[in-house]
Amino acid sequence: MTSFLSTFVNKIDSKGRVSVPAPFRASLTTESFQGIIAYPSLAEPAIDAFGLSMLEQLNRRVLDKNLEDGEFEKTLLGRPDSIVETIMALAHELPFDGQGRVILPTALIEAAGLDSQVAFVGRGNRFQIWNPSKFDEKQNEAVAKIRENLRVGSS
Amino acid sequence: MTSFLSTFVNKIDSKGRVSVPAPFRASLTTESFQGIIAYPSLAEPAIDAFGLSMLEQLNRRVLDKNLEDGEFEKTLLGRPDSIVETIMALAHELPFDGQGRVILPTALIEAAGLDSQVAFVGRGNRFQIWNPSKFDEKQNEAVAKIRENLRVGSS
DNA sequence: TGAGATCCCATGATATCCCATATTATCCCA
DNA sequence: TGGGATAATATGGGATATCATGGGATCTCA
Repeated sequence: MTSFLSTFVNKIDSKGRVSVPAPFRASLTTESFQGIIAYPSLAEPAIDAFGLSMLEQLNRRVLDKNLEDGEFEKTLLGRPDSIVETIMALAHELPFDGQGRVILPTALIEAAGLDSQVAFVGRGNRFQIWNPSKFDEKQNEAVAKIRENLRVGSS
Repeated sequence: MTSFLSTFVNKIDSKGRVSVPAPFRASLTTESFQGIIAYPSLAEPAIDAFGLSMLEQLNRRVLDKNLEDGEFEKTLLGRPDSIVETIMALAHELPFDGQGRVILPTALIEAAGLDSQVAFVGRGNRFQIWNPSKFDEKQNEAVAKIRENLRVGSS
């Protein structure tokens, strides 16, 4: 089971390259495609990413579901608003170079509001790429919310 | 069933290394990853920790639930405020060295207010890492509270 | 031919490995 | 049961490998 853990902050160099953290790369060594699939998050100012096999798994699910429902027409016709199909169009295949770096396309850099530093954020099945300061805010809010729930729940 | 018992106090050396108590390591020998998963407690000034299998269990639960619900879109979109995802970002994979030590990242040291000495506290399914003096306070309070409740309840 | 991408090598910082040692706990036999 | 022998554990420090990063050279494709 691939699993992305922890948060790592790396630099984007003058050529637009950024090292994918070694532990994340280690989770992807068994992938047939040596690199990452990345697309702008539809929920947050961040980039969502994972290995190719996760993408294939999701695609297979869509196909299976359509076939189960006897609606295999959908496989050909699609639904314009389908989340999976929308994301397929937004996604980029980013290969590792010899040192385990990727080049982030400008579309992704803009979507996440990235600067010279980027935070790689483990989310278990996938990971995200954030502007570090934006992520700090987000994380602080999330932690505060969880703490609030803990206090209410335990009283 | 892995089980963590008792409290042990060890030193952090000049390289930031600290020995995980042998009895705790013994509870983790069956783990595929030889080390611990650690993240700042969301409820207390301490570090929460356990073996990788516990984390994978959490992770699998999230993915399975999304897929069962036919909501594999959630795997793509994420749920930003989910507790599990927040913990994934905060968690660190800390491998044992040849002597059964781990290196505590500065983020965890600060979160728990650690000094030169740390207390490993068994909590059954997981364990915690505390500043020994803070843990003493906490423990005294907890014991006092339980005794108080017992007196009230029995009168 | 020119811009961007890829490959290759270099480097400093950090983490990892390996060996050594003191202290404590355990064993074993008288 | 006592006490010396033995093993396990926590700790320390030098050597080595890995990682993130930088930059020159080569390649590719329009």
